[in-house]
Amino acid sequence: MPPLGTPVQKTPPRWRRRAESRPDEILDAALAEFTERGFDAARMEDVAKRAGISKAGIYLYFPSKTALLEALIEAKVAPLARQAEGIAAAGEADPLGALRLLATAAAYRLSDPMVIAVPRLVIGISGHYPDIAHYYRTHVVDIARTALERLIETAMARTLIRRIDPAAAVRAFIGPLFFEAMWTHVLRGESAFANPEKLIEQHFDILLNGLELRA
Amino acid sequence: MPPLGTPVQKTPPRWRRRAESRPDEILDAALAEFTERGFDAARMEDVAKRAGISKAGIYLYFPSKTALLEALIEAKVAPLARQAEGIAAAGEADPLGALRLLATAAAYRLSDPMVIAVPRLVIGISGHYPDIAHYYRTHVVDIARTALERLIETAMARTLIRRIDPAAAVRAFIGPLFFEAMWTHVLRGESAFANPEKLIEQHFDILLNGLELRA
DNA sequence: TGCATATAACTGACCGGTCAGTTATATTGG
DNA sequence: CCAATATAACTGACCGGTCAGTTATATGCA
Repeated sequence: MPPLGTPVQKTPPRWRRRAESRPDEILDAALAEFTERGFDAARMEDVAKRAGISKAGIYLYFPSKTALLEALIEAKVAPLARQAEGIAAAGEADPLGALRLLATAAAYRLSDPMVIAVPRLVIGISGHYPDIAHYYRTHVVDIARTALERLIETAMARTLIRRIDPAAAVRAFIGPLFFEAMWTHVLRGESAFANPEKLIEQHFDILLNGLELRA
Repeated sequence: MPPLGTPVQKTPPRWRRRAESRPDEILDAALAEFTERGFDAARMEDVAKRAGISKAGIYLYFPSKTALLEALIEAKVAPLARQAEGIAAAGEADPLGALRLLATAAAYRLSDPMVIAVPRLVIGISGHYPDIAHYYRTHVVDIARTALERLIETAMARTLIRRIDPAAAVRAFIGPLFFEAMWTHVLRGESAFANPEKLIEQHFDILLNGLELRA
């Protein structure tokens, strides 16, 4: 014990209680690790280290590795689907404008490796974690797809676009962007996302006018 | 020991030498296991069991688990890319017809779970096996994409379609089909592949004419 | 034709290493 | 003081890959 008057050696605490901020930090770390190594290959130990916590600490907040992935979907991409829903709902007055806004937002999201990482993970593990695939479908894809479909139907009803199968229109709308995202992030091809405005312009040019020569 | 005259019980051999057929059988088993469980989660033991051989036996034909995946790409999807190349080359006389033929062939391929399984695997592991992703890109995607692009450029040169960025046209051509394949096989949505002819018809209607109202 | 020999094909048992999840213990801070 | 928060150490199970030894078949030879 130091004598009175001796300045107390202020060793900072080895750790702090930060129950509020931990979950988010863990999620960020998990996303980074899962992205770099893939879900199965990622190690909880590394997620923990990256989050500045011990492995057991993770289990204070998440019951399992798969729960971490579900939370990741909820935190990182489900909000985007709901945002798309919002854009669609607000765009009933100008469906074509809303569609273009939606595509632009999507292009920016899809160009972000941290966002595209999640669907990539889901694709990878859908075979042996069907629950995760189902969760992703109901919490993300179905929501976005429905909003988009409604918007397209509104545009048709107003005779802003031709009458065609809405599902086919959805494919034509989102498919090319999705494909480009996979090309960019999985195969590391030269990305058209480098210039999102141009990408969207080209996309809508084909989507609305088609490839055929006009008279 | 059986008395003389007793027919010798011909116990069938515990295994047979079948060096020619083994590799294919192993590949089929690997594809099935990888598809069901995912690449990382699949066990070589199970692949072996499914192929009717011992685990060590696999290593007589393939040096590693990843080599198995590469061989799978070469055997199951690279031929399809080369077939696409063939269709494209033979279709210089009628580019639009060739394009439609290509799309139809693609639709049938993509509807087959055993074919789509391979790109799905590649997407899943591209993060931590970049070599595999690169192999897939150079042996499959680049080949198909180049063939497709050339065909589109030919069509443009003959003024069969408008002049637009060929890369954008490729996205519009393949994206919707790719997206539908993922929707079908990963998320188990109701599949438009159930009726390939209708799918292609809708696809080309939008691709060639666009969504806009014609005058 | 049939026995001896060679070797390609195959297997069972094992090893080194990994990792998700648990437990016993320590620290923090109200 | 004690409940919430955190950790270090541990466990049990799993799995890719290896290897010494076994079995099926081809070949040589009388």
